[in-house]
Amino acid sequence: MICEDQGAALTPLRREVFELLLRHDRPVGAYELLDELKSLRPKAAPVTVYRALDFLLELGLVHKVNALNAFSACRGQEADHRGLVLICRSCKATVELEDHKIDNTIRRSAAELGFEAGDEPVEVVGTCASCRA
Amino acid sequence: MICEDQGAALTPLRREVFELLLRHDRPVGAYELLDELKSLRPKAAPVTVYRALDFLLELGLVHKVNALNAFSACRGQEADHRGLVLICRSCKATVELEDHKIDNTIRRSAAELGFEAGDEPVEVVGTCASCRA
DNA sequence: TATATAATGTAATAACATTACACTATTTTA
DNA sequence: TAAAATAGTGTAATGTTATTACATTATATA
Ligand SMILES: [Zn+2]
Ligand SMILES: [Zn+2]
Ligand SMILES: [Zn+2]
Ligand SMILES: [Zn+2]
Repeated sequence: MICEDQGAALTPLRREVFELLLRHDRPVGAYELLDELKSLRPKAAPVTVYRALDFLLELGLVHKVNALNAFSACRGQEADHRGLVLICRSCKATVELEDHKIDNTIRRSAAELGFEAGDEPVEVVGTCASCRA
Repeated sequence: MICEDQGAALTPLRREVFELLLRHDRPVGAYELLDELKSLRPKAAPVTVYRALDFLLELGLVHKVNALNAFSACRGQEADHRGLVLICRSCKATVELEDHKIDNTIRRSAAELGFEAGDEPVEVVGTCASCRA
């Protein structure tokens, strides 16, 4: 999903946080982001970043990568997409995968157990090509 | 996987931590576990729990649930299984799902991108049946 | 303009996890 | 068995990630 205004509330602060994320091709921790944000906004505190991230997560512009305790700008093709994110345990690189077939299979299996899968990307931890080489 | 000795190093401390986990039917945070462990072992500190957990994770007796920053005794049927874990965002209940078909599908799709999926369960966050009712 | 709502500032603290080093128990080897 | 090596645990401190509470400022609405 390309950076685009989703409505009224994409304030300068929130946009700044989002743009910082876009500059990275890997998930970034909140405190690393905070350090970067401070050069723009010396008053920034942890909660500044977390609030902006909450907003961006809500909109689906950003994903939280639980396996890394980090956040990444959504790189998917479709707005509000579902799918998988592959995470290299070694170099922390991630790739987003929008595979409706896998997604549907997972959702159906979950549904058989009375479980309704949410929209957050499903995380798959492993090793990327360059780290295996 | 039922609780069973996997070799020499399942010490009393490690067994205690594992048995505490088995008493819960949901993932438990390390500090919650620490509180419980302290009634058996007043000297226990955070690192005590984390070291025991590292050992149990290594053996595959325990899974870390990244989405909850918590740990659960493995409830799977097969030793060293792969699979999915469904996590209710509302009540934090989890269900383990050993579905080779889904697992293989995920692994193949990852492999197409040069990515080798690891053995950790794939986490699916959603809402369980009772929380939807 | 007055009021309400949304956003941000500021400070403190909570929750999760690791490092470093000392000490003890167990295993290995001489 | 004694010495040495390895594995496990104790103890203290610290690092990292995330939230709460309340004050202030900006924006929207009446
Ligand atoms: Zn995405
Ligand atoms: Zn890699
Ligand atoms: Zn399991
Ligand atoms: Zn539930």
